[in-house]
Amino acid sequence: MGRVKLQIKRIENNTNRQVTFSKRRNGLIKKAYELSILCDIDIALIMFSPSGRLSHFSGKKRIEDVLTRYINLPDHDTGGTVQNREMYLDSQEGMPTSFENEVVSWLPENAHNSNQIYVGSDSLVPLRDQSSSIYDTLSHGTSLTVDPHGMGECNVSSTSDGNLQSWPQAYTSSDLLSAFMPPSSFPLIHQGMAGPDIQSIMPREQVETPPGCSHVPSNQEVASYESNVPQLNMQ
Amino acid sequence: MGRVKLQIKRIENNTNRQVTFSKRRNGLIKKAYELSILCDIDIALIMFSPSGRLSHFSGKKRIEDVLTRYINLPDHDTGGTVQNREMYLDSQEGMPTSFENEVVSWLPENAHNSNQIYVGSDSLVPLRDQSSSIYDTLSHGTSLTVDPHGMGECNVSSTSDGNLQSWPQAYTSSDLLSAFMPPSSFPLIHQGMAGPDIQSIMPREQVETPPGCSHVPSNQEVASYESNVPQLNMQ
DNA sequence: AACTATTTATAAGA
DNA sequence: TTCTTATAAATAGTT
Repeated sequence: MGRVKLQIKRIENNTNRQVTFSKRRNGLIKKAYELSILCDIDIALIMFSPSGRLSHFSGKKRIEDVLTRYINLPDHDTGGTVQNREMYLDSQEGMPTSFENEVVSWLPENAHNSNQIYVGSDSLVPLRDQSSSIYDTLSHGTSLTVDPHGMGECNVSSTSDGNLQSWPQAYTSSDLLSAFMPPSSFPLIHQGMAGPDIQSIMPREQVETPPGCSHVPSNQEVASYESNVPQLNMQ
Repeated sequence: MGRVKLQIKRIENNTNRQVTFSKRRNGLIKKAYELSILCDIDIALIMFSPSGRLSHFSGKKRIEDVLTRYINLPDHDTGGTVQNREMYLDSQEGMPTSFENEVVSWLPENAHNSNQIYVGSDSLVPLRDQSSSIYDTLSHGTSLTVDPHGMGECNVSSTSDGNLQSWPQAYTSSDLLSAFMPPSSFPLIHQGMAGPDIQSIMPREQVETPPGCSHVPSNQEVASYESNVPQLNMQ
């Protein structure tokens, strides 16, 4: 999608890699958003920019809730390491692992993990699933909840990715971790975080000041950090 | 992207919703794959189909590793619930939370969670980060590791989503959970899983039998489960 | 940050 | 469901 057909391989130029990341990250988040709405599903997207910044997205449910649902899935294998993952298939006779024949030709030359597990309907995840409150307090970076059209809450947040600027924020993953183990069982590393970015993720109407999102800091001037999405004209 | 401009709102027709999910899920995974390669980043994508099946993707690193990196991030707030998430922003003066002004007009009317946190470079995540071995044994559903062009390992796996068929597999999330807490601390629910799907996620060359992926079950006949990706002509 | 030429992703339809 | 086709979108290279 561009002037030329880009080969899917690591972009060596640091600047270009970062620029491409910014563009595609926004596109990916948009796609994730649309999918979550169109199909009314739970989705969680986590990615670390080339500079190490975290970007994540989730639909109506918070990412922690989706991860919880994922973690609490009934089917998890206790295989070996990544390098030995293939063995899982071997040990699973009768399992339709034949993706090969259908293949899409994309995914030229790299690692790819894709999985799908039937979790039944929605009641199959008993433990701290979707509406779990265990992780309600965990959030990475900035975030804001908006309810554009009253459909549901819209959480948009992002941190600067292009210009690395540290922010006075310092959250801890203790909340999330505590959900999986006794509090303070693991040492937590704290680090400063960056600013917002994917504002573009909001409905056009919400652009300036999301209706349903009241707590939008007015320090938007700082927004110059990474408004990658160049005015996408959506729906 | 289609004959008509689709409004981003829940598709009420169950069949259409499932079909759209299948198509867009593949597209989203492809995009995630490309981003992971082009920008050489860690990425994790988790989604539950309308029928409740899990689909997930991650690049070179296993999804568990990415989640671990995410969980071990230095910046996590210990705020309140999702509904109160906005307060985080308020309590974070000087933080560039101004996504509003840049906004992309997409994300018409729904929930959206996007975040980015500066994690420094790559060494900022001390605990079981990327190459962690703690979660090496955890995997949802089927998965296969392929190394198309020797660049890196490619993990492709998916389960049926369109036709719900239970598979004799039954993994447990004990591995992942054990990483966060003492083993067996949480009750685990086990459930049968489905078949493959996103085979399309493999490099064209890998379509039939991924070179680097040796353990690909030959019961590909079953593959008819969900080859959604209609022969994408990729890179 | 914006602007186009192209490449992609897909909504419908077959 | 699987493939095809007309269009809407995404985005690489520029400016």
